[in-house]
Amino acid sequence: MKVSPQKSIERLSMYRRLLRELLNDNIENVYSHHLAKTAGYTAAQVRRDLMLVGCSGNPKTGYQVEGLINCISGLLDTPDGDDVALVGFGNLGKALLPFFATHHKKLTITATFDNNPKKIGKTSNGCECFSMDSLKSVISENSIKLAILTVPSEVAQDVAEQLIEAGIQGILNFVPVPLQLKSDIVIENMHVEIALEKVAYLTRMTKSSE
Amino acid sequence: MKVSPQKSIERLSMYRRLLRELLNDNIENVYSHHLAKTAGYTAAQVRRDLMLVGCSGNPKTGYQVEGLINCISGLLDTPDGDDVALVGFGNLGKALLPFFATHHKKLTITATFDNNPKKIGKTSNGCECFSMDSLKSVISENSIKLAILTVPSEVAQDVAEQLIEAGIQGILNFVPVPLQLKSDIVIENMHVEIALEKVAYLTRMTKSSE
DNA sequence: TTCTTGTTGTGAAAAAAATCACAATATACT
DNA sequence: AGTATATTGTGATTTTTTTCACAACAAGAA
Repeated sequence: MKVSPQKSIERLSMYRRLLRELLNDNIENVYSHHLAKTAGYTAAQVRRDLMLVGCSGNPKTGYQVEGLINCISGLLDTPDGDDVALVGFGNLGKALLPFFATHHKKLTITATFDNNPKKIGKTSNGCECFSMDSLKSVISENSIKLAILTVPSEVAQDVAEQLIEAGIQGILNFVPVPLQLKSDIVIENMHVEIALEKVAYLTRMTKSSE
Repeated sequence: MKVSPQKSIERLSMYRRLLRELLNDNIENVYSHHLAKTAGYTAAQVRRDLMLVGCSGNPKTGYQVEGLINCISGLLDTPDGDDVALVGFGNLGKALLPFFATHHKKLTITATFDNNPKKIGKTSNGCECFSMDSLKSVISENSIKLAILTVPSEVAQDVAEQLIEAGIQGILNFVPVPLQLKSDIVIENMHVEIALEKVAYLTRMTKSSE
């Protein structure tokens, strides 16, 4: 199967979130322009994206909400879901846990790791905190393939390499450092500082060009 | 002045971070391919980006590290820096504060807001936590233009509208909900769940296409 | 049944971003 | 001084992404 463009994947994920809200409100059908409005894209963009998931709408009634959710899930989800390791259980790690604990059925954080003895052994949101020493064993024994990295910058590269050795194949990286890893490892960076600098720049530029 | 592409802005911000580390290690010059290697881009891409900041290198010695930092800063920074409001001082808000407290000279979180009475009035990392009631007054009186939004989903839209009324022009949004605001407001979304779903998808696809 | 309306699905065009490829060039070496 | 070398700066090209524009069409109205 062809790999869909990253931007489309992001938007599809957003559509699904919004569609679930609609489903929750017992709304059965939706038009591309409505989805576009709430998501902040254009109607043409929405329809293009939806072409990727192979689910068609109806010229008069639009798209069937539940059907669309299933189509998008067919692309985004694995049938059995994926386990995720959260590495670095400081403030940021703790803050991220509830994002998934809440309502995500297919992506589950099943283990956290930290080197603070006070945290090790404790359970939060249903998942135990392990020591960094047991990183490799826990991850490989449970065949965990995805990790969220929220450790201090100084140890990020080292920890990331341990993750790869343990079998991790995709990393969501919150550490403000570019990880140097084999190219077949998927890395998605969430650089907070860079994002804020971008907001500052764009704010200045849009204001001055009005 | 022409507005530089968003992707370039992000990369320039990354280059600057790396250049500062080089400066710290007393390295005076750097080649595009070296910067590319550590940042994870291509050399041609780096040079293209650097064209935007109007700072030239030398065919034999490369770019002067300090000069480059200054050129990039000329594009990214305002001379006096910008104040930032952090709205929602829960786990995530607390976790974000140190990202800027540490070493950012030009973007400073100067006020936090929360509706938890226990937090109000307290000072963390040098900035006071105000009540949500004083949102408008504090922001407008201090002419704060940028905000980081980390409030619960249910109130995000409402709070965002208050921010705009108070004079905020750019928002870094961590709430997993698309904000519906006037188009002249800059919004940068950090959707953790979407990012992880993307990592999961890409990991699956890169693995299966090998 | 036929007409009207407002939507979908998509080829084609446009715009944006990344990559290629190479002339120009600064320095070290002979 | 002349030569060799490795890099910069950038026009041209390619690739990717978004937008445009409209035929096809489903359903309700007349």
